[in-house]
Amino acid sequence: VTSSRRATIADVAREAGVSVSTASVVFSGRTPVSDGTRQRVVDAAAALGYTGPDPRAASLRRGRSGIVAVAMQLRLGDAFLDPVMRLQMDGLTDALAPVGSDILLIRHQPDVEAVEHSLLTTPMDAAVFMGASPLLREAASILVARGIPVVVIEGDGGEGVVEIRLDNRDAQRQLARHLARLGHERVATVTLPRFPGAERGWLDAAGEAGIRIQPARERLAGARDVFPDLPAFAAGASLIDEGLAAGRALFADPRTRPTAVIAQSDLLAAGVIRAAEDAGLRVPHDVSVTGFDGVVVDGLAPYRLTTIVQPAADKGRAAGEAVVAMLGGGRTADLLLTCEFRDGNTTGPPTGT
Amino acid sequence: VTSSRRATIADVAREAGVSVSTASVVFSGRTPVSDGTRQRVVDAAAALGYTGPDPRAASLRRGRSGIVAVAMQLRLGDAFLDPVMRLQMDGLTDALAPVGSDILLIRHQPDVEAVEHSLLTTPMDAAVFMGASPLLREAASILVARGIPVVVIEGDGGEGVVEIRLDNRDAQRQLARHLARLGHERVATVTLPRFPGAERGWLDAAGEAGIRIQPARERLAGARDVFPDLPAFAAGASLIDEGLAAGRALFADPRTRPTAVIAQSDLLAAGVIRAAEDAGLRVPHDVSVTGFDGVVVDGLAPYRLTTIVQPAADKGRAAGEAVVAMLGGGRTADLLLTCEFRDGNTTGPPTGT
DNA sequence: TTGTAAGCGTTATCAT
DNA sequence: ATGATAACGCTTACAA
Repeated sequence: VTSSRRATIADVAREAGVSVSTASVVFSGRTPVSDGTRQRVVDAAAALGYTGPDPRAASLRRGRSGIVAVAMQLRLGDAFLDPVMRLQMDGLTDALAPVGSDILLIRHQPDVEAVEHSLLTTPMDAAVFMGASPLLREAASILVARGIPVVVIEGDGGEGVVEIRLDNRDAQRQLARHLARLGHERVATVTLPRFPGAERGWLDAAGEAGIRIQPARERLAGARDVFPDLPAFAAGASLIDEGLAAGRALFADPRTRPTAVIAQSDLLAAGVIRAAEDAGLRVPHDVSVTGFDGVVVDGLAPYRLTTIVQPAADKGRAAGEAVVAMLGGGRTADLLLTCEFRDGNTTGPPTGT
Repeated sequence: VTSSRRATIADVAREAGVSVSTASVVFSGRTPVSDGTRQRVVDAAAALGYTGPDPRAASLRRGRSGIVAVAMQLRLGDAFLDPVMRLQMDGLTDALAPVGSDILLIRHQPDVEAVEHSLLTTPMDAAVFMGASPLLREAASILVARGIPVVVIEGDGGEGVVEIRLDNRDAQRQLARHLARLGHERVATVTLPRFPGAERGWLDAAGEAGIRIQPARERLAGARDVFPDLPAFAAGASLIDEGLAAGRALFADPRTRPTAVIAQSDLLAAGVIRAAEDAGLRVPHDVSVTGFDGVVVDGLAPYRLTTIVQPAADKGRAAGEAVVAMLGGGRTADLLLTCEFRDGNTTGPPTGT
């Protein structure tokens, strides 16, 4: 049997001498079929080189593609450099496993248009935004209008979007209080980037107003709750090297250097600690450093960061569960997850230098 | 206009008083349309809450979904822990960007069946296997039979599958020769896992026969080309901690300890170096260590690994380019990429201890 | 520039 | 247990 076009289920049915619907049912297994019939269909399929239903046609008919899109801010390699992101993805895949959905990564932002195009053009059953920028709200609202469930993790959703949030502000405030109780007054903070790809540098009022990353904004607010005037240096990414660069800036002038540094991520904190060491400062004797995330930072020993442990995998899992629930027709409420303080050996009372 | 079902392009066409094809063309922009007509269609769409063509229907009709599936061996979070994997993904996305395809991650292996199901059920235009195990060859061949381009990076493809390979054996042999020239005779190797999730431990003949990861097999062969009897310890993953554990095993007995260790990845090498330090051995004075990959390993300073630099991003890019070419109807040949030796300060002549 | 018409390959419903 | 039939929503020759 040589034909130019690929065999379809209709061909198989004809070859097997059954109806199309029967052949279909053999492959989907959604209805009992007699053994004899099944065998004839299977044989016919083998003879024709038919390897099963075309997913495109099936998804049109079913109205489901088994695809959940994940949109993130950075290019893949950079995004996955972040341990928190990796944990979130793991949580998400875990939650999605029961329904068998796969994850489609919406390509990083060359420009917003490309992302929107993907978002509106991909056959997805649901979408998860990891830290959606306001720029993508329009795309999100279109998805919602189409009846596609949208969940956003730590980002500004919109009407009809389920939000998974973290108590960033409270958590950061806790850490700041810890420093205040220890007696620190000259405290500075190293923030996450203001937006993906932003340059690092000191934040002035205008810069702060332009912070488009929700966790950065909220954590800064939490630190300010305790130290209203604390200077903020924005890193260019959540990386050890960026923390190092930020630390150099903070420790540049011995007379104004802070006695404590609040870093918005553990990776940044690790970099700040290194900068301190490079500047001849001991941690925590000369300078205290706090992190955020509670992840394992390679090579940080013998330090154990005083930090905030966030339930990163749970955020992803919650997003996945929300998706599953909505796909099942249920409604889902926003969710607020909470962090936990963890004391380490990188903070201590200030020494009157 | 309140209707229970979502508006389709037919509704829009009717409302705008044009034919369906005209309405379609307004959205796809593949044919000139007069301004007046376009406006009427756009208005009608707005009035009906129509937000553009359904991707499922479009992909059935077009025969393209804009999706390239990537199958990998580990769960996402673990896979992306590997810098080489991250670089590969970046190269792949770069190469795919021009055609606008997005990447779908086939969910990690709970069991092979689930992976196969995803592979056969997802509306993909092409598939890229990152290190395909023999287990997935059947799925690959079905995809090929369906006319879907399949590319495998450092794995055992099959008929009709394009392979992107690395000169692992040559490269590893180069490093081994380097050690031989320095005068080493008691050399051991730390290999990548035999298969995803394998336990770490010494490799006996049976164990070696069961190596299902192509790079592990080839690099071991390369080392054996120079040191036929070298003992091999398989790590449980390509991680610093695993290298550390392996190193402990290697350095356990002072009388039999090797004077040089060939690690199959930089991460493993970093761990081995740490184990050496813990055992009171100086690198390279007491023991030489070589890596593989040529990636930046955080916290390895002041060491600069003597290693092999592999073109990781290029592997991904090559895979992407192969996909694009095949999608464009072209044929593509297998590709062999080559590595480059890089001398560092972690190898030196053995000291007659 | 616009319209006509013929599918794309399935699956779900409802009979039989 | 099996079959007939009607969608699913869109795109693209081709014709007008």
